[in-house]
Amino acid sequence: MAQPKKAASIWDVARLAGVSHQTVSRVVNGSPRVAAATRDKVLEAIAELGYRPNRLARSLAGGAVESVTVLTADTSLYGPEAALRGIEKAARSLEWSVSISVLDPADTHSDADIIARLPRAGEPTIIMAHDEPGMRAKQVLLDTQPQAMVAIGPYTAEELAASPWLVGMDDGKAAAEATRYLLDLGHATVHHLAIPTSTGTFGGGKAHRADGWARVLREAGREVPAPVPSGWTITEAFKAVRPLVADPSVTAILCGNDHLALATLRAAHLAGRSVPGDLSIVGFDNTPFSAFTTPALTTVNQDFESVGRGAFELLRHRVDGAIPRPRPSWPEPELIVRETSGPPSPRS
Amino acid sequence: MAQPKKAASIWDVARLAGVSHQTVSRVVNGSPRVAAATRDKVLEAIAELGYRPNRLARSLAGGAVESVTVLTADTSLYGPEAALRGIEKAARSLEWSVSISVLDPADTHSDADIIARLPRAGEPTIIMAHDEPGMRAKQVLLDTQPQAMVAIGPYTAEELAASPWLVGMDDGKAAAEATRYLLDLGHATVHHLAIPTSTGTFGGGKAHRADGWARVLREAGREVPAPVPSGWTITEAFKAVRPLVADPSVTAILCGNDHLALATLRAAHLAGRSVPGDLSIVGFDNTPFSAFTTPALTTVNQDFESVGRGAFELLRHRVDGAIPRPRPSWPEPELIVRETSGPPSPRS
DNA sequence: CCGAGCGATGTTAGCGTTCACTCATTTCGG
DNA sequence: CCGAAATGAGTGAACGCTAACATCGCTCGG
Repeated sequence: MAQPKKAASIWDVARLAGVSHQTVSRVVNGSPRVAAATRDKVLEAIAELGYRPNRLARSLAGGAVESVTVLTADTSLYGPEAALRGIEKAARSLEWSVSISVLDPADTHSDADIIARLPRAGEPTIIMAHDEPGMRAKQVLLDTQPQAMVAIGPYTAEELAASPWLVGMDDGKAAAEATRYLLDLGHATVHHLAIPTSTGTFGGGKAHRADGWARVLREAGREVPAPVPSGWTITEAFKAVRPLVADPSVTAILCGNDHLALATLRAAHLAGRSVPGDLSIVGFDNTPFSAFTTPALTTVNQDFESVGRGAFELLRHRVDGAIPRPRPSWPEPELIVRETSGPPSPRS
Repeated sequence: MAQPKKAASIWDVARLAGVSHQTVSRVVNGSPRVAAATRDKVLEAIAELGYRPNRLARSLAGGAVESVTVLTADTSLYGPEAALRGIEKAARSLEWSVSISVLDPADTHSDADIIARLPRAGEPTIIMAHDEPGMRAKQVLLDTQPQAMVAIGPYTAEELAASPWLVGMDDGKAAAEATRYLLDLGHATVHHLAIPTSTGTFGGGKAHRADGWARVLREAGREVPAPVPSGWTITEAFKAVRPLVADPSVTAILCGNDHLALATLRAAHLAGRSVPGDLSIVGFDNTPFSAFTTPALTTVNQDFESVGRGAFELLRHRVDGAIPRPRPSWPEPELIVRETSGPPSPRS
C-alpha cells in the first residue's frame, strides 16, 4: 500500500490497459474520440494503479497552464490575505495550483530577484501592488511578460479601464466618501493616519487613500493637516498616532486601515479621550475584528476576496489569449458607520 | 526586449556559448569541474539571453526537489497564517517555491480529493492539522507518502517524540497554565469558549486546548462546566458566548483564541459586565491586535512562525533522506498577562 | 615512452506529458 | 456497393532539464 514505490506513469497505465500511452492521455483529458469500451479499460487500469497525471510533466509538454504565482506583501495584512483567499478559491475550483512568494517590504528586490521567484518564464502571475516592492514587481513583469500578469492595487475607474492588466478598487473615492462623511458630521477638518503606501516614494496615485482624503478637504476649503505616516504594524501605528491623539484640537482621524484604527482607539483611550465624544475614528477595510472592538469601528468595507477572484479570472483570460470577456466586477467600497464616529463635541 | 518571444532554454545558451547543453547545466548548478574560461563564456551567454532554468523541467528530470505544498485550513486564522509565513520565509531562503491549498472546513474531502491537490506524487507537503479536514489530510498522506510529509498540530512532547513527521506545540499544557493562573487568582472555576477542533468529532488529544483546561479543573477538584462550542469566526463566537457572559456566576472565561476572546470582550461590554472586574477573559495566540484592545487581552503567546519554519526544516531533512538532524525547536507557549484578567469581585 | 589516471567536455537516455501526424476501420451518401 | 469522410487508435517528436556514461587530451609515474 504505502511502499515507497515509484508512482505510476501514463505508460504503466497504457501497458496494463493494453493501449497506447496517447489513448490514456485522451481518456484522462476527456477526449470524445475514444470508444466506450476502451475508455472503461483505461479507467479501470487508472483506478488499479492509482494513477494521477503529473502536473509538472503536463505543463512542460505544453499542455494547458494550470498554475498561478502570487507575488504579495506580507500576508499578515488583511487586504492581501483576503485577496489571496479569493484567488485560491477561484483557482481551486478550476484545479489550478497556487504558489505564493512574499516580497519583503524591507528589501529592495532587484529585477532579477523578482523574476527568479517565478518557477519558469511566462508563469501566470498576480501581483499585489499595494506597496513599494509590489509596485516594483508589477513594473518588472510588465516589461517581461505582460500577457501573463495581472496586478491588484488601488486604481481609479479610468486607470483600470486604460490598463487591461489592472484590477482593483478606487480607494481614493472610498476615502473621499469617508472624509466627506466626517466633514458633514461637523468636524472642522479630518486628520489622516496613513499606511506606508500613501506616503512612500510613490506619492500615491489618485486612487490612494491619502489622496482621496486630501482632495475632499481641499474641495471643502478646509485645512489639510500633514498626514501622519505609520508603518503597517499596529505597534508602529500606536507610536505614530500618540501625538496626534494627544492634541485636543484633533477631532477626527481617518485611518489607513483597521489595524491603524485599533491602535488609534487604544491610544485615544489611554490619552483619556472619549470616542466618539471627543474624537471620531474611521478605519478602512472592514477587517473581521472591526465590528467587535469597543466601541465598534466605523470603517469602509472592501471586498478583497472578490477582487482576488476577479484578478484570477482576468489573468486566466489573458493567458488563454481568449476573447476578452467583460471585466470582472465586484461591490464598490462602502462606508459602514458603527460606533467610533459622531459629531464633534461643542468646542469650549 | 519584451517581445512575447519564447524564453531561452539551456540549448540556446549552449549554442551561443559554443558548448554542450550539459556544460551549461554544470555551470548553472555550480559543478566544480568546469574550466574557468568555459564558465565565463557560458555565464556571458546566460546573461545575454536572460536565461533562467525552468524549475518544472528540473524537477521532472529528477533533479533536487525544491517545492513544498502547504495544505491548510482557512488562512484567515492567525495560527495557520503565521505558520505559513514561517514556512514561506524558510523556503524562500533556500529558493524553494511554496504552493498553498486551502481545505474547506465544510467539505468532507475524500482521500482522492486530497491527493489530487498535490501537483505530483511524492510532492513534499506540510499539513496544518488543526481541524477536521487537516487531520484527515494528515492521515491520507501518512498512508501515501509518509517520507514526504510533515504535519503541524497540537501535540504533547511525547507524541512529538514518537512521530518523526509531527511538529507542533503543546496547547494543552499552555491552556493548563492559563487555567491554573485564573484559579490562582481566586476564581471558583473557569469556563471555556472552545474552537471547533477541541470539541469536534476528534474529541481532541491531550494536547488540545480544551483538554488542558479540563485537566486542571479536575485536578483542582473544581466543577468542570461544559465547554461552549464556537465556530472559527468572531461572529459565531459572539453568538455562542452571549448566554455565558450573561450568567453572573461566570467569572472567568478561557477562550480558544484571541478572536473568540474579542467577541467575548464585546459581549461582556454589551451585557454590562466589567472586565476584568466582573469577568476575567483570557485569549490564546497573542494575535497582533490583542495588545491593543481595550482592555488589552491577557493571552497565551504562540510562536507559530517558528513552528512553521521548524516544519519546513524537518520536511527538508525527511525528503533528503539526510541524517536526521536534531528536531528543530522553538519557544514554549507563554502566558502574557495584560488587562482582561484579575481576581473575581467579592461575591454578593 | 606507454598506459593509468584525471580533468574537462560531449553524448545518450530518460523524466511524464502533450502535440502533430499517420494509419487502420467504420460509416454512409449517392 | 464504391469511395470519401469520420472515427478510433498508434507513432514519434518535443518540452527543458539532469544523470550516467563515454570520450578526449593531458600529465605523470615507472
